[in-house]
Amino acid sequence: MGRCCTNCTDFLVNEWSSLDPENHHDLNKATRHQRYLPGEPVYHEGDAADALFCLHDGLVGIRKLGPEGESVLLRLVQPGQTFGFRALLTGTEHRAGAEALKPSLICSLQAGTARRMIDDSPLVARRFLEHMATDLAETEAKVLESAAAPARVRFMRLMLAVGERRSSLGEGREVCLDLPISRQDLAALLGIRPESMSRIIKALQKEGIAHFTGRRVRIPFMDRVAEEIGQEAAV
Amino acid sequence: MGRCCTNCTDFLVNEWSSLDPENHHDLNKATRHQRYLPGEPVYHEGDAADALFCLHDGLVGIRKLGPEGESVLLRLVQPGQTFGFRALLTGTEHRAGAEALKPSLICSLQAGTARRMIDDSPLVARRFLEHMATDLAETEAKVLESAAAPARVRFMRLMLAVGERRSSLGEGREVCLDLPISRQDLAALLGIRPESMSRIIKALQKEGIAHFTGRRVRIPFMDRVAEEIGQEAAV
DNA sequence: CGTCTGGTTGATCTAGATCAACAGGAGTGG
DNA sequence: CCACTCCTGTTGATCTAGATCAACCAGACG
Repeated sequence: MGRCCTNCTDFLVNEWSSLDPENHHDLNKATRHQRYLPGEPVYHEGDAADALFCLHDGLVGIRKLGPEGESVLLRLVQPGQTFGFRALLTGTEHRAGAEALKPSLICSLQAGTARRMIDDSPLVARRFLEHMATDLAETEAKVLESAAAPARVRFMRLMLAVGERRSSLGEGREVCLDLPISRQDLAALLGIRPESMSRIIKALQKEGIAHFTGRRVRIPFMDRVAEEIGQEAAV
Repeated sequence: MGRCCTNCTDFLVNEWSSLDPENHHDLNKATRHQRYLPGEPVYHEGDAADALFCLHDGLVGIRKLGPEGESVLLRLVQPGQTFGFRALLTGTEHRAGAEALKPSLICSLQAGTARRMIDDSPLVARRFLEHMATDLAETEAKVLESAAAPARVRFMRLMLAVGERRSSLGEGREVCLDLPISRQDLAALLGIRPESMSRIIKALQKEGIAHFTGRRVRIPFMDRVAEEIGQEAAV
């Protein structure tokens, strides 16, 4: 029950903890837990892949620099997910950067050790493969829904996915949450322009579906939102 | 130098041929090569994942049934690529079907053997991981470019990618090729409606960039196409 | 012969892009 | 302190790629 990944919450449990006990010592040495504040980078685009990361708690964003030197937020990492493994596996440098969006606790494992573990333990490799298969499926699913659903409902889904819940009273009514990211990052995640983001927010505001003050959102009638995102998914 | 995957052309070389020689016999027994005609299914959506497939030659399409029961072409498998591994790894049933689009030669490996190979040989597992990492990267890249480039240039890229080259005279001039798939499938691949597909083709026709007769395409000035798809990629 | 499926065209509509302006900080420097 | 610029966001006007709705044609096929 050390401080290491033996007790991580989600995927890590499956992937890293399937080691024989005698390897735990080794693992502990190669492992580090670190806290990051919002905005703090975990690694930069172009860095060498010298470690494997797992998010325990918080929220991490994967960014890439656009052709005009502007950074766009590509995707989010939720707690329990492993990240930074692609560059590590292909042996290339990171093709995107990672940065904390909420205060985060991140566990990192040295690249050499990670590779050795994969090569030594078929079980670990197997778990990893399953993990990546799932990742791949998710990505493809995202593509599909992104093509199908309009930006408006995608935004609502995003809100609920990343919003830090602040209070939720009663059953299905009045929810209040904090969005941990800027408007332009929201826009980038949805694949739309900041102006469009602005308009969508304004529309939701006017229709009384959600009230925005800065990064805080108040949703008077959660069921209305639920209905809209559900219905569109069915179609 | 048997008839098996020891001599496959592309990925297979890396993934399956890294076995010790004594395993070759085993591998040969669990392996089958089979030819498929265009339209012939390799497996269906919902089937159990009882094998791993590799496309030697030809073209394979991955289809999924839409909510209205209509099948949409999701993505293509090019020669040298392994497919059907996601369901196999996750142990679930196939979430999409596969069918030959061109006459194809496909090699299949029984699920049990595949799993055993992965579990027994870290090297094989490793290669597989790298393969999936690449796949994942490709998928993500596709998402990006799909958002950026208009359907018209995506279509031109697609043409060149899947078109069976029939003749190409001189340097960069007059290319003639056959599209192995129907208009609606083209549309589905591009994420647009058949009507829009039709209009795009008509436009290209009118501008003299390409001439379509059935599934045959004649491109008088290849450099014009190259320029358009290149330029958009840069922006 | 009718029906069906795949493809093409036309008319119209709309989500979102684009271009342009502007307002509120947050620095920064005088 | 004010003037300056930079950066994020918000609005308005307009444009456009592609969707939608509808009609139609040609071949396939009972």
